[in-house]
Amino acid sequence: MRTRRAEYSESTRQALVDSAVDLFTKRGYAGTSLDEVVKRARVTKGALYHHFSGKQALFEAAFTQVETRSIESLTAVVTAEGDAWETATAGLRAYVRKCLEPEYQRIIVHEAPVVMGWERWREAEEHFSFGLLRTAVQLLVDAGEIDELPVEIMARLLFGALSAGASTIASSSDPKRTGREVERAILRVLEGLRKK
Amino acid sequence: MRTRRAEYSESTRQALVDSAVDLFTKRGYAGTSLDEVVKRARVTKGALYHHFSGKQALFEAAFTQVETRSIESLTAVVTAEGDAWETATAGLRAYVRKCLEPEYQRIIVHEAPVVMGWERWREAEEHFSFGLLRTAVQLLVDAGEIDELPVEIMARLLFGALSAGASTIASSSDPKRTGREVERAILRVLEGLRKK
DNA sequence: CACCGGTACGTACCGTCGGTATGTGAGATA
DNA sequence: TATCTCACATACCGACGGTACGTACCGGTG
Repeated sequence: MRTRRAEYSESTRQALVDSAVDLFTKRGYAGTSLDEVVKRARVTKGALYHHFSGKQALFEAAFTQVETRSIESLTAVVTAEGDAWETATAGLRAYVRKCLEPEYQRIIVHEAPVVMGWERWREAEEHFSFGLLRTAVQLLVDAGEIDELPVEIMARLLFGALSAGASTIASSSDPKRTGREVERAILRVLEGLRKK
Repeated sequence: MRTRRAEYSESTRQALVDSAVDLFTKRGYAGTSLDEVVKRARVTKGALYHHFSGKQALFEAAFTQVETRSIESLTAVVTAEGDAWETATAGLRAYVRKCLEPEYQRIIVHEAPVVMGWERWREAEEHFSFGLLRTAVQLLVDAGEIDELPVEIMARLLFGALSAGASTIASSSDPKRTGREVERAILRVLEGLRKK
């Protein structure tokens, strides 16, 4: 049953997460104080500690929100019908674009592995971007487009390359041009894996 | 002239850096307190703040020490005479092994980009591992081994892939096996870029 | 050798921040 | 309407990064 109190509560929680995403993106995890988070959300630390067990948990909530919203747009691209190769490359391009959004870049790519610990980050990513990427690679193998190889490993390498590529674009003086170059380079790598 | 005071001072500084490398490796940047660092070095915070402007500066000193010591062994491999292809692949293997050392993995690969900021990290890496990798890629292009392509970009992608590969190995339940798989996968990627 | 200046620290302290304990009032329940 | 409960607010604590200041000792000078 949907009571009024539950709505208020959910709204408060959402405000906290939104505030957290915003500040973590701008100033990073260590540079963000909880006092500031609650101030922006127009609540107090009491509210924060009622909804979350601490700063780490708040970060994970922010992480989940950014990932959940990201995965929606990406899934649409990757699950589209049609040629496997076309689908996969479209997915790559979509992911690179996603990595360029400040929230994704800062929270998911840069901060999360350190804040959550690489192990925990890896585990969480199974259900999000990385899981999607691995699925895409698996599809290519199944479709016979690329050589037989350990999908898990290759997906890891690609994931790392994509993240590095996105960071390069983001800090470039000419993002447009760098973006095209990164895209071409990644496609070139994939072409290299393609069966003749 | 090498005075006694200068030697004592240098020794103190070195003890601080060693202590910092050790603790940053075990507990990460945020998880390491300066009180603990100075305790291990058997000095006080006064000494620390005499030698370094703050925690960040201490981290950069630790970063530089780990990188400087790493670069020596790697340079030997990459500057060896002989076939460019052989040299490059040997360099890749050497780098992956280096990434498996806890100090390198934690401080250089995982923490540094967040603690120093990606921009500053990128700048520092120019003189260390990344600079070496780019040189290796450039050599392959010059030797006509791989296709013409933006060396900078390709080096970035490879760097990301290698880091991800190393992290995967490090957290694997069977590092030996995963290590071989990662090596093979990376060589496969490089083979794909090779001219026919 | 006496003196002095500066370097290389040690000590005491401050502000900030993550986290906790407890109070409280609005809304659900009977 | 009385009570209970939950969703916060308030007040406070300890840890930690950083600063201000005191001091001992080394090295040069007359």
